[in-house]
Amino acid sequence: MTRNQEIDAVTTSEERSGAADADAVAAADAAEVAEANEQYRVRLAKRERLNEGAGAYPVSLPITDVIAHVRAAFLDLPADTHTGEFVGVAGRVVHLRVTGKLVFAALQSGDGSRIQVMVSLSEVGEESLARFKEFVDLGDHLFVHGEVITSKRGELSVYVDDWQIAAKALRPLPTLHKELSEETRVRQRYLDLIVRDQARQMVYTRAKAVSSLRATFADRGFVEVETPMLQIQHGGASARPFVTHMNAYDVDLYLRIAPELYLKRALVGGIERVFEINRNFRNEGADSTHSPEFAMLEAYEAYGDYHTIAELTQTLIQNAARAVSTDGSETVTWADGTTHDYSGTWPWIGMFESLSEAIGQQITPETPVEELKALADAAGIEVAHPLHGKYVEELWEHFVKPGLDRPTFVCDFPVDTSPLTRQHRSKPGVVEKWDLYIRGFELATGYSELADPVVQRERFVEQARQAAAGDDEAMHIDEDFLRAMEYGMPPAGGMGMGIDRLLMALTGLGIRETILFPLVK
RNA sequence: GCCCCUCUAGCUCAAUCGGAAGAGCAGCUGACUUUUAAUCAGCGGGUAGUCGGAUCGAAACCGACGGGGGGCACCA
Repeated sequence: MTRNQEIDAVTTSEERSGAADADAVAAADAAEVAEANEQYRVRLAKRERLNEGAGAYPVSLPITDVIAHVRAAFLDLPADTHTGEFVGVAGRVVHLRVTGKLVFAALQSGDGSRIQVMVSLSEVGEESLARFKEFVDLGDHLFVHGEVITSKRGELSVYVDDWQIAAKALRPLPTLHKELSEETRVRQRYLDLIVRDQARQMVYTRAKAVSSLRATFADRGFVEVETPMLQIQHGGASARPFVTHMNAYDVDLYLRIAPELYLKRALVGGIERVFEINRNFRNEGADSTHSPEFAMLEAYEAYGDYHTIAELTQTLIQNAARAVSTDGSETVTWADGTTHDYSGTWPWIGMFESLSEAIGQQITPETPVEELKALADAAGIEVAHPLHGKYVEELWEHFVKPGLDRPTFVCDFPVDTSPLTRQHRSKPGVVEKWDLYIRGFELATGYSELADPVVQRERFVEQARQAAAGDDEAMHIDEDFLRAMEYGMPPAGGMGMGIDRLLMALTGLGIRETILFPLVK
């Protein structure tokens, strides 16, 4: 089937409302139930019986409070206290103990806070207690009403006088006392979120970091925009794109690999402090630091350069660190317990200078390619595209990068690998570009943006030549973008930062842990 | 794209040499009014990822395919 036919099949299936389909679905359902395990069938039967009465999925419940608030309101009560305060709370049953005439359960709410509930024969009566034992399972959402007390062991509890199933769970919860396997954690993240505090924490940590970024931008008068994800022509980075097809126009479209060329069009139009936080897609390998779809921040500042944009980047990250750190400092605590101090002014090192120092031999943009090749060969480095600049970058990654630990701006890159960047104002053969390395990986990159449309066109032409020579990551000539540039783009500093990688730097976790629902086959 | 490892109950995992598929949790039945991974007695639960092969005999050995993990290549 071609892609078009597949899409057509999907769109027309909704129109086919034939009885044959309904029968097929019913048969599939029946087969599923028959094959389901005992626990599923038992719960399904409970759902049926609940629906004969109050219902297994009531539309609303008389909640008076949330668990976290109840806990906060009744701190440090002595054991066996009766407060005289009554609450109605709901949560997921994560713990269940039945001891004859008294039942203990623990309810957990979405933020992970828990409270114990006690259902006693003497309080609710024989019929209600029997129903509770019959219908309530681990994993169900449960509403309870009752007095806030502490148990004989001092556990804060709701002494139930009324209860109701808030939502019946048909599948059993995974064991709470064992780690979920890596695959289940990612594939069924909702279970991971229920069971593992760290997974739940990541959601909030990420949200805090991202809102901190937005707040920092707002402080400095930057405006957030959204530029196209579907593009006729992709550009702004060297990467292989995903391709899709638009039926109405009958054209292939690319999922964007970077927003850069659109944000620069915005600059031309006078949006002088502009940023975007959104997804990029790159059709390349996936590993612990690369995801095929990843959240990207790009920002452009008119009348700035790579120094001002570096200062902005440092502030963005330090503010984000403060937003997520436990004590509001710029020192963050990683999942492995180590602490990482991101405060202060981060050092700059030159790419050529640091490489020269590392190998004890002067390397400059004038160093002959043969000499670089000899060095690369000696170090066992293979360079796919034998450009001068690629050799320099590969050598640098081999000899200098492993030693970087503290946040460091690595600056002044070779011209031929940075086609959208401005020549250095005084050093020949290099561009005004930096990469920010933290803990050995590249977190952000910044530039003094190229504003000369004639030079920009020359760079595109060179890229097109490489594309013709078989480099499928090289850029194509974007005439529409060049036309915009020809109207005059103000001098600007620009930067890009991976949001997922920012979270990695703040938490010490792998990229798949920072992404709520990473791609799984 | 290439190489290595892996897939067993709802979840997490065992099983000496190829010789009758197990445990903990949870589930079912029963007991228990203060449990915190409760306890006690009893009981179910498996197309061993899928398909094929060698063998008297396979969860285990071989092959293909699929899922997952790791490494290499690639990675503005």
